Amino acid sequence: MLGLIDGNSFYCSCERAFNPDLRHRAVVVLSNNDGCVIARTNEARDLGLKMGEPWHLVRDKPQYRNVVWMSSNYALYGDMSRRMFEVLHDFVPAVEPYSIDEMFLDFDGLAESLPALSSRIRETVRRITKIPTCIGIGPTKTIAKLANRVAKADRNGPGVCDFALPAVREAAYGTIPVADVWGLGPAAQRKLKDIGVNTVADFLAYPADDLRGLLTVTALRTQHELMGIECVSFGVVPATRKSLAVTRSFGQPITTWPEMREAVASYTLRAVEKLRGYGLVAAAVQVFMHTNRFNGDPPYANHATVTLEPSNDTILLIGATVRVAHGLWREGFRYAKAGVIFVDLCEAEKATIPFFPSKDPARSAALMRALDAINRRYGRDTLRVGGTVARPNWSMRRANLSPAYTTCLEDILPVHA
DNA sequence: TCTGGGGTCCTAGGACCC
DNA sequence: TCTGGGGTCCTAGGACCC
Repeated sequence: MLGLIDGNSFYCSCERAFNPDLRHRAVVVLSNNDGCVIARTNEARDLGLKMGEPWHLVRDKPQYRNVVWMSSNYALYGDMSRRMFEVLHDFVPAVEPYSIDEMFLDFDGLAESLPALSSRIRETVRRITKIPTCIGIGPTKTIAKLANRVAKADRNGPGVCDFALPAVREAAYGTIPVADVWGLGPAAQRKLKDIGVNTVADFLAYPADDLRGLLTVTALRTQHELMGIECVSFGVVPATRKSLAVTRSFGQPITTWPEMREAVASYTLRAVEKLRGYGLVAAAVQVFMHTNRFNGDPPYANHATVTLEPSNDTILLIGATVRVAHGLWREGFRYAKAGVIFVDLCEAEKATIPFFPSKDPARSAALMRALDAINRRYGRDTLRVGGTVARPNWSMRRANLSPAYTTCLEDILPVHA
């Protein structure tokens, strides 16, 4: 049996954990550049605020006058996620992180009743991390996700929904909209609605052969999962990741090539840091840039991919991405966003070294190790690479950023006793 | 003034081959 | 008039997730 735990309004709850003034208030957390609403408390939801809503278009509405908005603070949320993970490890044999605020729990071999155990887990997570959660229980991931959703919808309920027994969940399926199912997105929902499939029960009653024609094999797997047949297994060690990206909108539009070069070089610097952090090398890189698609600026969007000798050398890769970016650059546009995406990743030890590498691999590795060690010890950006900039004027807006309460010594809360 | 970022998987269609 | 058949591999784009 599996569980799925997830943090309620996770980013908002992280902010509340360190700022009691936010309790019982409508709070939203905004995306990078203070752009869209990406998390909202129930109070904010009740005012009508929607996920993904551009904040600047709605913030001045009178009903939102008292909404507290925060810039996203991923250093904080990532650390809170890690704490939650550690608490869970004390209760169950295995935890599989799914996203920053969701973790699958392996309940196999536990003697205690699962709803009772789940309640204890919730209380402990709440006490130690201050994060409120809900837990769904089911034989497959899709059922556990659905149960979690049911638990969350019942705001004054126990915070736990147990779909372990077929009879229990099948009784509920008739009243749950198919839109609540993990893996059936807007496109699938439209098609299903057209043929009269509205509830989970309808979806299960729909013949598998027809479903395969209407949607794809993933929908077929989802149907099996909802019947209790496991198709998405727990704890399968994922092969090395397939891609790795750093992409950002600019705080203000970029109009000159030197600035764009700076931005692409800086994004590449971050991306290669991640790459080395995972012990990977990249054999291809994609670069893109585009103008603002919403504000009526003359549109331009382009991207290009090049293959490389497998590498995680910052200097070499910056050279490559800047060359690609230069090929994409067109004078006269107001660029809103650019990004660097590494694809064709493989583990550094297993990488094929070209017969004539453009850099001595041993020297490159030693230099990168030194770079990483210095930045780990003395802080990010202590040592940079030529052409990159730490605090440029195109960097993103984060006007309401909370302190790094848990990851930066200067930001730790003082306690007066 | 102002509209996120980072992933995975699947499929259709083109290139290529015999 | 009249232009095969069947396979593999790769890639771009769509759909989905949080």
